[in-house]
Amino acid sequence: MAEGVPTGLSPHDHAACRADGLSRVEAICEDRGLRLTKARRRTLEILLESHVALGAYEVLERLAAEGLGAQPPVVYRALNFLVDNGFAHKIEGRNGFVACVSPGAEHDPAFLICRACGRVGEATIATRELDRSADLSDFAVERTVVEAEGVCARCRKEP
Amino acid sequence: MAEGVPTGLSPHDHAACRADGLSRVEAICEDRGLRLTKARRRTLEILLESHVALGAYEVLERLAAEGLGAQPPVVYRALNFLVDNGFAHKIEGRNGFVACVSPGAEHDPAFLICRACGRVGEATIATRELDRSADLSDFAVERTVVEAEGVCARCRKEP
DNA sequence: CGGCTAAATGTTATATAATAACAGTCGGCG
DNA sequence: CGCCGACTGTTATTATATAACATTTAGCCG
Repeated sequence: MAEGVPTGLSPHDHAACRADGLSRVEAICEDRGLRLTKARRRTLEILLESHVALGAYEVLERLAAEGLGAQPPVVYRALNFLVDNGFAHKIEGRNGFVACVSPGAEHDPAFLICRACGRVGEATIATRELDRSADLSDFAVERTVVEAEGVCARCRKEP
Repeated sequence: MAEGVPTGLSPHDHAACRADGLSRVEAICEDRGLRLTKARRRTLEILLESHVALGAYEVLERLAAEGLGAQPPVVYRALNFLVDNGFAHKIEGRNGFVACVSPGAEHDPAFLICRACGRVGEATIATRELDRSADLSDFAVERTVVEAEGVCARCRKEP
């Protein structure tokens, strides 16, 4: 992925996108000795089905319908596992979650969030101005949240 | 404020900072015909007391103690008024609120959030890389959320 | 294999954050 | 004064997230 180019909003072969996302995560888990259990895998698959940010309770409904646990902690554990290991991201501005488009790679993600269709594009960008602000006040950054909310190209064309 | 230089984390005359914040907002409300009612003014004052991001319910407790309404809608209305008019900001990563350090001026704020002391520095920065990503996919940005969580200089010196 | 241990899951309950809906009140203006 | 729109009061509910503890499972080691 070229730096700065967002993935997820543009037309693409989504079946391949999903399959690829899953197999990458499987490989990484194998590598690192992480256990991609049934609930975790299924949660990831649900997120991979679209680039729309899903709320934890939306995911939970899906899991519950399949008999994979009906209580909030089930889905929050799975989501936290995915987020902690870089397989998914939390969209703070929406209290939602999306699968990562380049799982495993350390990156500071930035998101383009369409308020019309809910889809989220993910880009890996440098945050030079933010880094500079942090340097200026001797602040040690551990995590960044960079999100832009607006309207995607498709929704502007077909309102 | 020089662009990119964060305000709020560095030592400063906070009494002046508070007074200034309040009088600027008063002036802007006068200008624009906005009503800075008792609950709104008091909410702003509470936020101005520190650069710590406060939860809505923390503000509510303070308001309730002073007899200014004990129910959530009271504080959410006041906070929404302040945020909508650029007098305060929501810190998405914390579900908290801070007073704006340059109220009234249109700006894309960026925040440095100390996870140790909770204080929040605010800077006005350009988001060139993010803008470029948006341009690349013909995405119309309406609002940006830029936050960095970490540890401020003071907390790193005095752990 | 058998049993120990750590990790993961199941479950109940509760904390925290935010809004819907509607009735009542206040303030400016004709 | 009396109307109207903005603001406030209040009840109830929805949405998001976690605490705490019991139980089960998977992997390891003897």
